[in-house]
Amino acid sequence: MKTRDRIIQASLALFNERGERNVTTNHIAAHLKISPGNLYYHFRNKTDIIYSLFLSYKGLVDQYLSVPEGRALKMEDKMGYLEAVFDGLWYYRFFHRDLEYLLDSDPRLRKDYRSFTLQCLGAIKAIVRGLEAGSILHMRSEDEREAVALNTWLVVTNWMAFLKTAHADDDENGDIDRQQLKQGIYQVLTMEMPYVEPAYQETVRLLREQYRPAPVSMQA
Amino acid sequence: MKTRDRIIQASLALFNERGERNVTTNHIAAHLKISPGNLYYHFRNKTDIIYSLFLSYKGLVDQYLSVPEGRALKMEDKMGYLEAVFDGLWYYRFFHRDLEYLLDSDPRLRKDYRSFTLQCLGAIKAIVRGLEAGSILHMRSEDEREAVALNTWLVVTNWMAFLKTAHADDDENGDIDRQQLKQGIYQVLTMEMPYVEPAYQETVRLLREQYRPAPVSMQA
DNA sequence: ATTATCTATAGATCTATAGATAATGC
DNA sequence: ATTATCTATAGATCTATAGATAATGC
Repeated sequence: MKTRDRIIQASLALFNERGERNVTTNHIAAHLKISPGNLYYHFRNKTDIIYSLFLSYKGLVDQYLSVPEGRALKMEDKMGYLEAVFDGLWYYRFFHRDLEYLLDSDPRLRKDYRSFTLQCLGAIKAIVRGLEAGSILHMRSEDEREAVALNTWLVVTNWMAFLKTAHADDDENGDIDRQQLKQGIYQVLTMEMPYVEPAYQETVRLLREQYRPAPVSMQA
Repeated sequence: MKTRDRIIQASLALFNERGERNVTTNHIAAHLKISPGNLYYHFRNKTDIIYSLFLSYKGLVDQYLSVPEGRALKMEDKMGYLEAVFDGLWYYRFFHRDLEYLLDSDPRLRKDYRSFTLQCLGAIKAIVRGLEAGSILHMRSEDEREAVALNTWLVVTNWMAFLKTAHADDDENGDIDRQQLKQGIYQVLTMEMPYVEPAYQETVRLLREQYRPAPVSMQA
């Protein structure tokens, strides 16, 4: 593999594992057993590496959020989207963790991330419309569609942060795994439940059960 | 004012304004025109200052999230809670921004924040029950109550982050104001709308209108 | 010739403390 | 006497670059 790609891949691994804030260019170079000078030959700075990771992330999401034109969506489609989105979040999990700082320190990223968000919201709305066409969901107004899409986005993008801060930390650290992350799907389906057509309520309820989170213990 | 209190107050102001990550003990001391040595006389380190700010934050929230026992809640109560909670979020807005890092670097804070979260979730559920007693909300099961409380928490605590990353940055920076933050109330009310008893739907709809967000422009 | 890599280092911080001095309260 | 404050600084990083050297591709 090319050094440039190795830098990207190692950065992602280290960022995910330790948090972007705790990983310096020195750490990345040391981890790859290359010199800091070499790293700076390939990237101007850490911000550049992060921007490059964002582009991959965006590419991944763009790819699986594409909504088929002109056909209704089935419940399988919906579940496919949810699984894919949470996989993407997991794979680039460092990103949302330090999002605000990252955007503040790179205007280019700020701009691109903003349009990425709007694009995702648009895709979510398109999916909702597709499910309406498939008689699975029913929205009473465009306002409602808009608000539900936004709340879905909020739950999806922040479920991980919630887990990390609130989940039972039996093992004394706040680490969570990919499986726990997917319990966010339960949360999303619950939020959308009131808009599910009666004929599909039972189906959704059963699907949702597969993601039911373990109860958060109250003794803290 | 005592130096110790001045340090706390200046730290809060600087953290909120520039982000905790961008504020060092040197900055705080310089801002107060005291020596770094003096700051370290009052606090062992930055983590200690942050913990102390957390305690104030928690105190504030505890105070206004207390739910009156044994009486039903009215819609005014509900709006009071929402206004108060968003005020608290605004006042300590640095906190949620870097939450994950803060919890990772201070086990004591991690532990206390976790029980704080559970306590807040409990309070939200108690409020929901109070509103059910007041015939304003209706929940079909304890599961549903639990899930709605959690989604409310997610929207409330992450609305600010969403605004900062997605809001139109006309002025080229991502700064938002207290008024914009309160548009989160619109989002919360929308999410709970399906559970509002028919007799109150119109009331809630009208209240909600007062917080309607300016449309997020799509041209990015 | 061009591309990739390393060595070495300047310059900028930041944290946290030791030790001296000033201010305050019995 | 005790509490509060300052000066000065050691020690630890981190970023980013200059300049030398090695590897690669026509």
